[in-house]
Amino acid sequence: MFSKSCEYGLRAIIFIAQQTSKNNKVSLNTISKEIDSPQAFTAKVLQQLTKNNLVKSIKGPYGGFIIEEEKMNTKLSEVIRVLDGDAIYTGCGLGLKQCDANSPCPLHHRFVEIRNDLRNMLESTSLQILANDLNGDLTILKR
Amino acid sequence: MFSKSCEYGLRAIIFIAQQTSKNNKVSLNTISKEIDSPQAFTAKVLQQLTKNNLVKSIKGPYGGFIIEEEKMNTKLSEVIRVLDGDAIYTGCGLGLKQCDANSPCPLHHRFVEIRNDLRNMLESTSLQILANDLNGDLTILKR
DNA sequence: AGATTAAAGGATCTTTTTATCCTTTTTTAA
DNA sequence: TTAAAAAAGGATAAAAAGATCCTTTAATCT
Repeated sequence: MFSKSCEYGLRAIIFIAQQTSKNNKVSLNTISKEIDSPQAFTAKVLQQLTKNNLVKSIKGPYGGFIIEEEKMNTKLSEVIRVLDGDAIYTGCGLGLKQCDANSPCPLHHRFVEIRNDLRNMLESTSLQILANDLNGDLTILKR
Repeated sequence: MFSKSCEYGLRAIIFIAQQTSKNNKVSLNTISKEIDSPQAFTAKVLQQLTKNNLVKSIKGPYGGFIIEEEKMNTKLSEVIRVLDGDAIYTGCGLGLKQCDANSPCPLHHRFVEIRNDLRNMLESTSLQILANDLNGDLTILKR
């Protein structure tokens, strides 16, 4: 479904969101341990999230990553768009370059329906919400 | 969503199904032209489908591929399972090795719902149905 | 100022996926 | 019974994704 980059990125940003909600700043080292991901690779992913302004990075001792207040409202759809592009929202299930209601692939109509559900779900799920679930021990990020 | 192998495989098998429904046998050459896919690569994919008995191959002059009567009822879910495995039905959206209702990742509950819809759709869509749509010019396999 | 800490960035390596090429096997028809 | 056609199979190549290593930059504390 999602690339490894995207999986790590989602886990990382959700973890940072949770920690931010508890007023903690977290280092790459901590992140990769807590979400069980390869550290150097996760660093690259975090760089992308930083460049795209979804997380804020702080260099030097006592540095790390946080999410700024207003960015806690970021939707998963946005994180995924940054890391995997929007093929998942727009691409044809059978890989046709052009495929739409006018000239649909055999799966098109069945597909758009499910994809819309997916998109709606991702567009209505914010980091804030997921951080709360995590804080309430309703979910886990590891294993 | 699906691998290239799977995309080509789905397009190919749907095309073969359509041709079979019109009593035509089709060669690899024709298939790769009609679905616009790399021929040698498509050959490998067709070999997998043949080994798994979803299509029947016939060697020699006037050879090619057909789908046997009873296999026209094959569901897309089965084709995908053969080519991509069942990660798409069972894997965790965030890539956790273990993720279920007991210890769910932050996306788990939202995800299973959509994935069930996807699975239901794929399990209820047969080659026969798609071949009919194609015959009625309701859909296309190229472009 | 100097030492230390942590992220950023560049280069490189590994694995997997995608793709091609060439030989072998099977079948058909002249 | 030989030539041709078409799928099967093996080997290899190219591209993309995943992962690691090392150097540079920025910030902090003593």
